[in-house]
Amino acid sequence: MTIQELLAGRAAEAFNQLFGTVLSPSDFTIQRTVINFREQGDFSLVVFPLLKLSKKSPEETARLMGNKLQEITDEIESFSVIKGFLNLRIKQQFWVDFITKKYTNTSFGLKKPEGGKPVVVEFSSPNTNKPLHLGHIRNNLLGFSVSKILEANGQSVKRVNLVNDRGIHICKSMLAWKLFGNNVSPESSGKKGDKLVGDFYVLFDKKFKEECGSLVAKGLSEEEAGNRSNLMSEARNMLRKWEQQDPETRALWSMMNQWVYKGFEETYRQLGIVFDKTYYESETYLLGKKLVDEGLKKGVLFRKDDNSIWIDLTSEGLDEKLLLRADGTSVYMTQDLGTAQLRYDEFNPSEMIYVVGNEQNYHFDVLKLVLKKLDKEWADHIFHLSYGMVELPEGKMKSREGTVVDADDLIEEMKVTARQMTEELGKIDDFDSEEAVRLYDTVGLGALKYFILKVDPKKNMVFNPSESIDFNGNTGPFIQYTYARIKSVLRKAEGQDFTMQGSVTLYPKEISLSILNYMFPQVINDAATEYSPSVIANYLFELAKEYNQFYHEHPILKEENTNSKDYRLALSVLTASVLKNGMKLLGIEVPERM
RNA sequence: GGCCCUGUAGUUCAAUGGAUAGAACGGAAGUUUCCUAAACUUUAAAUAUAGGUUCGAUUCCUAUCGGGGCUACCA
Repeated sequence: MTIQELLAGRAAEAFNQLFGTVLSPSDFTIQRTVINFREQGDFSLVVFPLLKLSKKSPEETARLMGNKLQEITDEIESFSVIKGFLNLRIKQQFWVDFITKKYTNTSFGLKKPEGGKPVVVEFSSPNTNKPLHLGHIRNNLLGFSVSKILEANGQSVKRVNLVNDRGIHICKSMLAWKLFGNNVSPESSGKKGDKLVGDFYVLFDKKFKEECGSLVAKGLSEEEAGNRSNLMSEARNMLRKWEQQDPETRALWSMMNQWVYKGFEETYRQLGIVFDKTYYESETYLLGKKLVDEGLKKGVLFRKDDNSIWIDLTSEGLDEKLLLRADGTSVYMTQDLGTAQLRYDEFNPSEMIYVVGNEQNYHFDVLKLVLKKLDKEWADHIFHLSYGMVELPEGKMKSREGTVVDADDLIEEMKVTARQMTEELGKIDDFDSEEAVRLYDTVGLGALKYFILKVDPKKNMVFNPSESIDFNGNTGPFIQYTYARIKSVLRKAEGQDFTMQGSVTLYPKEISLSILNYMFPQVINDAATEYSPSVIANYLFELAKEYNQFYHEHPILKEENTNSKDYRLALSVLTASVLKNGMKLLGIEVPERM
């Protein structure tokens, strides 16, 4: 239980005794006293919402509550009333006891998964025709971090990936390889598999444009040129062959996809991401037709004259939506319906989270509505974790202009920057080379991950590589650095066998640092309900900053009073533990020294 | 056109309907060398506009104006 929950419970009790009305603790807003009134108290109860029931003025209500609380509890030192705010000062002994109890617990704030119904988190979902880029990085980091946060709340989680490995776009790169590839492979070219395939996709586009250009020069319109293009019709032909299970086409498809997977695997490894299960659209794209039949029988769907099947969502403010083409083949929506059902049957989840970019908001609105109309009660437990685009300081990434930032290149660049900065300062001259490389990885990736995760997912954001790796400011390296520094302090204090003593006189600063005691579990909780790692990221920064201030005012190793030194060391242990656990929830490592 | 998201210091980000809108980077001034990439203190600087609901609005509602996205028998 957090201190806030405890106080809310006490407040409910006090209110009941005073006014004879039974309210639940959640009816009481207990907040951290705002900084300017910290002299008045540690926590504040907002009494405005209670006035209708108390039938007294704000001041009077607050005063009565304050008296009653002090009477019936033993946590409160004193209180003051300012307008409708009842400021409560918590007894110092309470803090000390609280910290004493917690500081040896290194998994502070985290729970073990309890089993029960899992939450399925789908993320990443790449196409096999091009390598991962900066946008995918945001997706992967969000999905992975959200899954970690849910686990820290005791939730069991299934991480799933749905690979888009079929379709006309895949055929384009296959065709380009067949026509212009000269049997090149990742081994023979030394290129990463996903890059190689991506290059052929680009090559197809280039050749296709050339062909169209020459057709237009002969007097065709652009649309006609597109339709008359040999390349495009060959690609379509290839897709048909693929669907007819043509062995040669399938073999080529399979070979090139394997190249890509090997490349993806490497990128995932770099990012520290793993999945419990990977689905392939080639295996799931025919699903969903059963659901369409079901819908037809129920009269939820209708058939047009050309035999295509639709759902009418105009009464919900959306459009009519196609679910099956006239020739009976399915579309994206159809297979997503099927995949959702498959996943539901397979995991019996309490919730299904889809980490997908916000350009698909409409798609997911429709998906949920259709499922609801099919009487799938679990449609309400589908959550689209929608996130915004990542832009660069120079502007938007555009594949046409070649400004797409490749994931691997970016990761490499971050590591190189970390190395350069470290070498310039000569901070780790005593590290062996293996240790040093590990540090560069940790810092480079930490910078990247933190910078992306600290932003509210639904907002578009600007990623600035050089700013992200700054060792000052709201950055990953700053937090890593703070952690390493605490560890260094603790190493030097080792052998002194410190313990917490109740007699310590606390300084206001130290009390404010100790907010971590009630806030960390709360923060994880909030982050889980909002599916937002940014909550945790920003909290960790606040904590690290506060520790630095604290350290500046109370240089621990120079402290001569044993009691207060012990207290501060214990606080350092606790802070380090929260920083480490918190960063873990973001998928970020912290170095023991740097 | 319709639908969805979004608009906060110069910039990048915060703020369950609560007190005087917080930080960081950058700018200006100063203190210090404490363990580690310096730190600390002070300072200037923002809620797009107009209404509404409320004891109280950055937050909720309406309109207007900006930015982004969706509006495929592509996935």
